[in-house]
Amino acid sequence: MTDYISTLNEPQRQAVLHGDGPLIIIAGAGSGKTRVLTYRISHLIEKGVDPFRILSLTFTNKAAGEMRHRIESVVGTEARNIWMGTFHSVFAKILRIEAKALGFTSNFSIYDTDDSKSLLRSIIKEFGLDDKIYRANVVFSRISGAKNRLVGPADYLANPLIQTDDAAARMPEIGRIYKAYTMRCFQANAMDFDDLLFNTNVLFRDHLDILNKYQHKFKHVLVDEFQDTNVSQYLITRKLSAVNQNICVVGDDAQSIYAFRGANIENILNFEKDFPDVRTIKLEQNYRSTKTIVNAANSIIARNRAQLRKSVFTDNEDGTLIEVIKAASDNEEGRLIATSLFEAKMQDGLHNTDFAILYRTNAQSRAFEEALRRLNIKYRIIGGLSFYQRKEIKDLLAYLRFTVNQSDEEAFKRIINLPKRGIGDTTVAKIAVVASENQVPIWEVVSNVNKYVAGRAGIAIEAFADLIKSYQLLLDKKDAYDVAAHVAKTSGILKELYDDKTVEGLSRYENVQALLNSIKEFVDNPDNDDKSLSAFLQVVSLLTSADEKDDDGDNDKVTLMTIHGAKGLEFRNVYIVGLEEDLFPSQMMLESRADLEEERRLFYVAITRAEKKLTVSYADSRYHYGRLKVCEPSRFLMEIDPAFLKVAKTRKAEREESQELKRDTPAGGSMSFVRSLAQKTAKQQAPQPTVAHTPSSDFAPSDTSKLAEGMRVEHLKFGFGLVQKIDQNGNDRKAIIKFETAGEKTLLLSFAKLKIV
DNA sequence: GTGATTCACTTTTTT
DNA sequence: AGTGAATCAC
Repeated sequence: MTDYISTLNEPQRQAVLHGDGPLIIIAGAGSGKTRVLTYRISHLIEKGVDPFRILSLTFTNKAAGEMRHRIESVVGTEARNIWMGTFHSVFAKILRIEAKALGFTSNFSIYDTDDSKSLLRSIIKEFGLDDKIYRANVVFSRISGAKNRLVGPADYLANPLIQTDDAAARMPEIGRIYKAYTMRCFQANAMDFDDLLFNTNVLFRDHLDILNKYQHKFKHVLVDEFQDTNVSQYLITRKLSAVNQNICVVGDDAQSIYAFRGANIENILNFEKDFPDVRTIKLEQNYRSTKTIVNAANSIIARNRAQLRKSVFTDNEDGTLIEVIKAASDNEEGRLIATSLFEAKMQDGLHNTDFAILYRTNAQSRAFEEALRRLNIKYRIIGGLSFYQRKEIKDLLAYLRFTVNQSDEEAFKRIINLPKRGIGDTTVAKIAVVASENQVPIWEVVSNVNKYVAGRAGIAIEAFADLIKSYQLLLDKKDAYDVAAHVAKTSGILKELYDDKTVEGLSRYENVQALLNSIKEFVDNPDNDDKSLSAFLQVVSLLTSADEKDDDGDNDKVTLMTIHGAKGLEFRNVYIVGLEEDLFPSQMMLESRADLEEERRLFYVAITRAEKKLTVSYADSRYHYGRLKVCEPSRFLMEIDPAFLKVAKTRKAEREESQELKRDTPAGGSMSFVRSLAQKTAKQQAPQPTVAHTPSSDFAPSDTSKLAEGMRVEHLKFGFGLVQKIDQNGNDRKAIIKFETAGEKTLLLSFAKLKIV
């Protein structure tokens, strides 16, 4: 029964067997954290704790599902009864039950980020503020940040520090906007993502009876990825476990990568203050990766000033060196990685699932997709534009949301004239004015148009109102799928897509069908006791692209995703690509030192995903906003101890090197490729006569129709090229040029950006 | 009120 | 490059 415990090492065993009382587990990368957590929960259940009384909070829906699955394989179907999910999904559920206490109804809408920003834009416009200064993005992140620190609108306005801060940023009205935003969300019976946590805090603060109920309900509270929780989340868990004191948090400060979203490593310190008799267990042995990978990762994180709380080590084999690949362009980077992947697959007999390609931003995936497709290697992209963010999906969901909740202003704005039914901005504005003059909700005006407005506009509105009313009648009789299918058919959006015979139109049509299928699945799933449309909407609002499963049946695929998305995962071979300054570390992060440390932790996370082999790559140039840009290798490359690196050269570089080796003594071997590259190239190029006719600037446009001597050119796509040369001072210089083919001659036309390497 | 065209902005990561 | 907002012609 409990034989699984014998497979654990000592600290792991102690963490699993720890009885009552607060526990903090500092778990290094690859130290078997998930195993400990699942075994601990299994153990609790075996000892007789009712699964209904265990609350386990994870960072993603996927992680929750996986953990539930693993616990189920130990203790059986009882595992289904555990309260397990993300903070957002669990507390959305509780808020749904307790909505009345806060003045909401249980069918409240959940605004996604687009809804929030759209509402903010409206408010900014209504306030007559300049939307160039008050950018919805910025305002949103300020408000979000405030909410995550539990600063409500009143506190926000009353806080002199915040006010001077906003004034300094020339946005003194943010507090007023925040207040209006909160009001409008309330009137719309809607909560945004941050509200789900903020309002839970309010609920527990103002309704002690409710708090008490849940405090006693949950005998054990467990939190995974504790380093990524924000203050708002921490306070919820602290309150919930205040009575039983059975709180177990698992985290790794070295893997904290969500500070930008309000995550607070301080939570770990606060935890020790708030629970003085806490027991701390450190898991430091890595079972995942080779020594090379573990040590390289350690050498990176050691550069951060933030105090290390542990030392991760491994007894695994040394493993192969980290390969460095240099490419001329992002497209070549794609090809080189795809080729390398293909060769590794053949040589070592691996599957596609053994590989992951990790990048800093979603936009980087393109080159790898193309290259993998060309080699017929199946891949799956995690992240990026989520299925649920597609227009056609949001449109149908908006219909469903509005059917369930007629106060939902954002859903209303989306569907009132979709498909076109002759209700333009003017009419909508008129309705809004009438509603506010009469102090009634918009739906009151829309559903009784005749009472409020006369004239032609009324007819179209009335048709719309009748449509929605007919949907509402279905809500109590039909399940989510039947309502949704009916809405899709009769609202006209399915028909509009069906009539669109373009490729995109077809795929949109299929997407809507896919959404309907997923609603069907939701309804057919015996685990869901509430099959109402309202229940479905609550779940679907909190799904992300990471939760999508691919349905083509073939599971042997290479994984492409951002490093953030890779948290908690592991792969045999990992490629970390796009290691260029300004990209990774991200330019935005270079401004403050603390944030650079977060980027470094991100790199640490990326490295520690690899089990056997790690490859890193960078390109000399890449497309950026549709423009070609010269890139420099990332400082992170130079931060890896060169002893761990092996440099893979382009064929050209290999040829050059072999010639050089005939003359040169092999001084540093493969040491520090990046640093020595410039000098090496300089050595080769120096003997050649330097071009004299461009004295002031190395790449000044000249009237010559040929490339100057001493310039190496890499042809890129679309008539662009990367030119490299060594200037008089021995510096390696690069520039993007544009070629135009005139007859047989290639003309040097213009120069883009110029940078010294 | 609708559709076409131009303009401006984006790009860090995600619940 | 690609999107969404703003502006203009009908």
